[in-house]
Amino acid sequence: MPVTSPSIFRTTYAEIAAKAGVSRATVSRVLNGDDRVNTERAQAVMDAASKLGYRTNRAARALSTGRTGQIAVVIDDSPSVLSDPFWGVVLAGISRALMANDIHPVLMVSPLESEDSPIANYLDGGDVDGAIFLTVHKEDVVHQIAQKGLPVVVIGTPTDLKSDIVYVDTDNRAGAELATKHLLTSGCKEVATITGDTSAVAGIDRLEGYHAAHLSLGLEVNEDLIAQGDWSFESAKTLTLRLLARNPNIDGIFAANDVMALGVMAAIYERGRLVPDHVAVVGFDDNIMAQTHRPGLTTIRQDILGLGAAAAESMLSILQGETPAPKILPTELILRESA
Amino acid sequence: MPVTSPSIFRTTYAEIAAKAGVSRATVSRVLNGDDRVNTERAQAVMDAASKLGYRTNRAARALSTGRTGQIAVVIDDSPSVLSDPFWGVVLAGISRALMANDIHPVLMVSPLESEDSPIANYLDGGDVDGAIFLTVHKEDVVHQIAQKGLPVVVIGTPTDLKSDIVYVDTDNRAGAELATKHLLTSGCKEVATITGDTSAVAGIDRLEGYHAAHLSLGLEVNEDLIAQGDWSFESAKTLTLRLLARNPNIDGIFAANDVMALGVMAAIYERGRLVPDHVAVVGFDDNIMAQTHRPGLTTIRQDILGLGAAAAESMLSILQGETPAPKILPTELILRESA
DNA sequence: CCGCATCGCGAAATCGGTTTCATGACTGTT
DNA sequence: AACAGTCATGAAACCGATTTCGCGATGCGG
Repeated sequence: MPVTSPSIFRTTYAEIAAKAGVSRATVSRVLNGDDRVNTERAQAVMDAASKLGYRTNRAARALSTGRTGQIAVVIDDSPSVLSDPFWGVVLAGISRALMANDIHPVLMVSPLESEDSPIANYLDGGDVDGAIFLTVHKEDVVHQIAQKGLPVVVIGTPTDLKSDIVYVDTDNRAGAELATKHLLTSGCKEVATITGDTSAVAGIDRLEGYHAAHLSLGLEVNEDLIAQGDWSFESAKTLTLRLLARNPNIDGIFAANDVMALGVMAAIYERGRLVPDHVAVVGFDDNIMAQTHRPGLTTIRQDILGLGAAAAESMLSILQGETPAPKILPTELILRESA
Repeated sequence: MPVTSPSIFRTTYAEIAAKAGVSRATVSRVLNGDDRVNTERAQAVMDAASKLGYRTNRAARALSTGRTGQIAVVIDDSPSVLSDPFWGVVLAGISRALMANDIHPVLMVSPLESEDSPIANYLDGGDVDGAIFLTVHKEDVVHQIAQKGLPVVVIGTPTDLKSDIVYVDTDNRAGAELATKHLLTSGCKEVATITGDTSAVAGIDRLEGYHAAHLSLGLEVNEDLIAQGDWSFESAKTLTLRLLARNPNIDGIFAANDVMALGVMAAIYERGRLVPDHVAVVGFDDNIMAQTHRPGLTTIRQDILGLGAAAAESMLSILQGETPAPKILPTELILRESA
């Protein structure tokens, strides 16, 4: 097998050691910030290293220390996930925060079906120091991986809160409450909601927020005004048509995400009604569509970049032996034309 | 420093060798598919390996071979890039194709300002076998990196075609021609265009396609109908208002991407006109917004997943010592209501 | 002034695969 | 039957950074 000779010749500790007149051990100490080295020698090493343009060989370090300086970022693969602009931003947040700590995210877009799927195997193969999961269809697989001793952070609240998996999430409940309250306090009498997939915690929490808003205003929730969507445009459109047919007095709708809010508006127009004149609409996410749609969508902004960063920081914290508490990020109401 | 004892004990060649009664060298040969090993011994090694649940230690292999089995995927960081659903899908395409070859993408979201930015330094540090660039603001930095000997693939056509950098791209020119022709052949008399950023090749090519369509139909291009956008919703909206004010007879507009097409439509409505009744609109990309907008946006679909996959495959090909030709992926007209 | 603790530092072992090189067995030729 | 040529295989070197271990020097207390 022809060895691909590295066109880039990397300088090693040996060369630095020779140039600085010390041993490789001392080079290691200096470059890793061990302050028990004679100041002049340390300086000589630093000089030699920078003069030679030294870069750490991560493979060698990993072999020696057992730490790779890499974190897997796992996205549960499915068509809908891919095209959601949400995840790209989360990735950016993770990437930035990790790289600031000289740790690199290894991306894995793949279904996580079972505990012996390729991904699961890879994860406990020791090539990464931890794993961040972006969407999880099979939560138990994540548990198994975590129990094998791999540091794990989940983005999104796990169903099973008893497990002590570290997670970060947006405050879905408070956000939904904010959205619903906005509708209720700005003149709407009958506010409906299209929920997300309520087998996911985010879906449940956003529905709870809808309830909470009514409760805190001393209003009754009319169960007829709640329709179970699945995050998709189509589901929201269909359900809204049905809602409007049965409850002609609906004058406000909270959709559990922006894509569904667009579906809601499409349905409203189809019924010949206007947003926000006849029916006000609030979404959740504040993605580009909320900005580019006419009328502009009033929605709940979550700090997506911050979500990624928080996940990364929780991971870093775990790697330092701490046990970070779950982080719940605040939301913000963004007023546009739709409500 | 407390050594974090690996909670997962990895089995090594030594253990397999002991169990199978052979040397480590033979284990290596078998596990790497060298067929010059006695069949029975080979089988014994395979058995021992699977029984012990062996996983390759990538760090050790990398140290030994000089190849890391990792490819950097660099996204030039900027607010607009992050929220574009396009890149997430490209990433998925890359990830799938690489992982099928047991190579892992290392994600780096970061500006690539100069040749001594952290990223550039990392890239020639030898920790990855190659790099795929997703958007490039400073093309010369990429050139410098490539000239240092690192295999490089760029997604998007480079400005400087003389350089022999490997790239993959969508056939922007043909797609734009398709879009424009559709407008011209379906009854529109005056078809305008909002271009993308024409300092980018994609912007130029899509404009060329607009010209090409006219040419092939024997029509003259009216330069007054060409407005220079910058890919953004706002730019498209502003420019469309201006275009419509000056050329009231415009009855078709080709926007160089979907986001701008939405801006175009917003402007048209603001002028009290209807899509497609008064003005037909065609976009480019076919992202979710094209589907969720009312009316549905007629647009040019590019194979984004395929783009990522093509980039990954070009990289794999380079790693095998080949010199792949640039790949240009075909586009498709998606008919919806807007034209 | 002696003994013991402290401190800086280098030699060498180590991490786990890969690869070269030498060896012994075996094949086939004359 | 002797010799060259194959071939499978293992011993050992190697990749580059880290870390243990121990040595010699210094400092301090008695």
